[in-house]
Amino acid sequence: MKHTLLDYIILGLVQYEALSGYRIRKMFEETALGNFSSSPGTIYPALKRLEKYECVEKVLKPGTSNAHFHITSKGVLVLKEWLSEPIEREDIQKRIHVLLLRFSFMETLIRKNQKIDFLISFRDLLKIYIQELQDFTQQTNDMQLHGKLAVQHGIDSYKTTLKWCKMALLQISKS
Amino acid sequence: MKHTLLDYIILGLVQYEALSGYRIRKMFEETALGNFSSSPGTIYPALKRLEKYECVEKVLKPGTSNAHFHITSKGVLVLKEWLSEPIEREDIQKRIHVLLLRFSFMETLIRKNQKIDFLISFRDLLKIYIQELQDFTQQTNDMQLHGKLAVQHGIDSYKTTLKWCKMALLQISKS
DNA sequence: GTCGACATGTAAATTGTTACATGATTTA
DNA sequence: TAAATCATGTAACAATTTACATGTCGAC
Repeated sequence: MKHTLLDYIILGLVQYEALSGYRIRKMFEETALGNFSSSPGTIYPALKRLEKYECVEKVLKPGTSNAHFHITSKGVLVLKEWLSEPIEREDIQKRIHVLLLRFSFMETLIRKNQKIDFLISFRDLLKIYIQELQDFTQQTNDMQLHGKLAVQHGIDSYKTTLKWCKMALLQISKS
Repeated sequence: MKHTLLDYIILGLVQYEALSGYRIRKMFEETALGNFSSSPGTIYPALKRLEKYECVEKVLKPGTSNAHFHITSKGVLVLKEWLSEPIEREDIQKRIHVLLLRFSFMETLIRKNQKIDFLISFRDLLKIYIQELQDFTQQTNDMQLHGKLAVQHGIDSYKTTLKWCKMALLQISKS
């Protein structure tokens, strides 16, 4: 029973408020959520999958064919497990947006201490990765202007996330 | 004959130097390229696809089963077309990393004027989107700490890209 | 002479996208 | 009453991932 990123995002969204498939779609359409398509062919099959795995429960509104989806206790467990996964170097290099997504779903499901550990780990891995990127650019001379600029954007972005990490650490600590 | 992002990235990589499937895989493994998997099952079928569409040519090294892939004139055309696509609001919201990727492949294939147009359009759309994000956060009060922090990270990131855009515009202009 | 890196591929399963299809309700 | 929005779904297709499978070459 392995879940896709889409499954986790949907669980993250329905964790407080039961939502209809339609409202979930709208959230995918309007926000930057996971760069998934908001088409019905994406969301409804995912909801069906989650229902099959007993992670959400479909509650019909009497009379209509409308329904909204509640998270189940098993769904909470699955979500919590995902949120608790340790951060790896690969997450920094290739899936940094997923880390931010995970953080945004931690509000009440994760204890304060664990949130702080997450941010510390995030911060430290960012520092290492930024250093590596900077070392790399100094070693290599054969890059053209566009390559250099693209790498510079990477470094700038990671530095921004590092700053954010430190800020978030302060905010969470004093919460 | 529609191409996937993966196709375009491969074309972008082989545009100057002919590469073997293996080296392409290594590039995907070592860099943040497109968050695609670097497994053979991803790269080799894509190369086959590109070969079928006559966008790359497979050149065998005599004696061995090793080969490297050259871009064809049709491949250059296809790549150029992709690089020339206008930027849409959705690209900013959902696929900003693709815009950076496109920029990094523009080195020699795109004329200076067109590069500048690209960056100006990028910059202006970023400005609009950042404003929208800021308006949104001021309107909504019902966000919890984690939601607020996540949105703040989004704003910080877009602002960093905006700054980078202006810097790149200067660099390209004086090149 | 074995381990790791180089090197290329296929098959099955899953997933996500596009396009189609339908109907209720609200608003101009 | 027509259009837009709310609302849910399916089917065909294309794509990616995972796992399997094989073989060479150089270094230690």
